[in-house]
Amino acid sequence: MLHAVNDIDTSETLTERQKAVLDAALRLLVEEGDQLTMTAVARRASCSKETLYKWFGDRDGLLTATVQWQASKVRVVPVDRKGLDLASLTASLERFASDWLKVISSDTSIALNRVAVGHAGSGKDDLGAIVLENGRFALARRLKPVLEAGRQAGLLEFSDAEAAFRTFFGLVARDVQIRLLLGDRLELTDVAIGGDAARATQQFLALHGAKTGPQGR
Amino acid sequence: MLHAVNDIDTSETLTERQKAVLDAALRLLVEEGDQLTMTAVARRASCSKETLYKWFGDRDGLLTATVQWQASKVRVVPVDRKGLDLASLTASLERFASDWLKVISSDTSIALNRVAVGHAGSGKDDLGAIVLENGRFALARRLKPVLEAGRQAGLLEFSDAEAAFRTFFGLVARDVQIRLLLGDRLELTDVAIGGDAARATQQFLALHGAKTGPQGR
DNA sequence: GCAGAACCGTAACGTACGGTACGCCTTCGA
DNA sequence: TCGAAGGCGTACCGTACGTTACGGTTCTGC
Repeated sequence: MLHAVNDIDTSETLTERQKAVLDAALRLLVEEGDQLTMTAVARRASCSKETLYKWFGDRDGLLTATVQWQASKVRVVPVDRKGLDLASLTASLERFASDWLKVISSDTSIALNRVAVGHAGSGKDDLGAIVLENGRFALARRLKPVLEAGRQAGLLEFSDAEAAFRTFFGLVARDVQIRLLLGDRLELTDVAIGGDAARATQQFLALHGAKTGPQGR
Repeated sequence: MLHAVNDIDTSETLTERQKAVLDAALRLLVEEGDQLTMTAVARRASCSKETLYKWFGDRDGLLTATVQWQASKVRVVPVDRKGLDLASLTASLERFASDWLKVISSDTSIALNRVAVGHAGSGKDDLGAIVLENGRFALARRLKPVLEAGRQAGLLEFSDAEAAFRTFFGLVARDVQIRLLLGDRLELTDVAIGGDAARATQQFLALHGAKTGPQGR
């Protein structure tokens, strides 16, 4: 029903002014959560409510556009595919883990996920699908080629890339996202994130790393 | 700030009628998400709004009582601590994993987590803390003794029980909860849950199982 | 310069819903 | 039998907010 076309096309067809308005809405969303009002957005963005309605249709349209606008901003650089030895593969995985932890612990991500979760309950729009598509699924799309390359280089062993990804995902995220979404304080400093990324990577390699070296199996 | 006293004391001081009202509210919460109205609850429970306000104070009080009421219902049986060999430890872990997957994929849990996540945004009550306390933290309290017993029996190796628990948690839950909360369909049949529980348990044992057998380290 | 569009600021409208008040019925103890 | 309490149903109030309307101002093409 949902899940259709909301992947990778926004940020075009948006004027600078509209982007500025969406940025204001985004900041407001982070500050106030889902109970932001159209009046507040208009005031913050210094525009009229009439303009908001003309551009975005209604409140849900504004919310959707805001989520898509944020999603379009995090388009990341593709990883360099020169990762052929264990060291660079490890570094890539740690980088992914660290980036992902930074994302899910950011105020913006938490606010966006909160409103998307809330809207998924009374499913009239596809905010949840958008967030999922630009979060978890985008991460899978970017990580899987790395895993496949690692397998072809003889560094990783797995039969199903999707399953391997989900294992990595679980080892990285653990209970962090749900705790943050539920309001648990959980100070994630950069060094803590780095440590977690390294731990998760080592655990993943312990599970799916190829058994090399003299000891055979 | 939160996290104080909302653990393990409800379902006393509630009359049967009040429990019936909370059950009605719970059903409504599952059906309609967070936008349930006091009028709807009153109608569903065949009671007057005045009674709702007398009993629960205000809407947030009703929501809190509903969440606590549901939490009080899932008080589980403690696991038998006879788990001294690898087979019974494995069975216990699989049981935990399977139970947890069943919980987080249930309609009730999804609805409750959704409303708690929504309220954590505009944090005026501690719904998130209650859900967390009766979900993820309750699981940790029940699982850690099993892990410790496994370590003392020489079956597991880890230095930090909390860290070991979080690893297990990540291996079990992976991306399931966030996907469900965001509205992703994700059919979890009983056999799929059983398979996931077994896989997560094997992965956990691969990471933290004691290296026994002839091959030394 | 000027007509028209786009847009800002704000006032106004309609409605949904949280919260309160009140009339009536049932129960129960004296 | 009666009066008080508890509770149901419903009407009512106040307010917040989504949505629309409108007058005034700036921008743009000719």
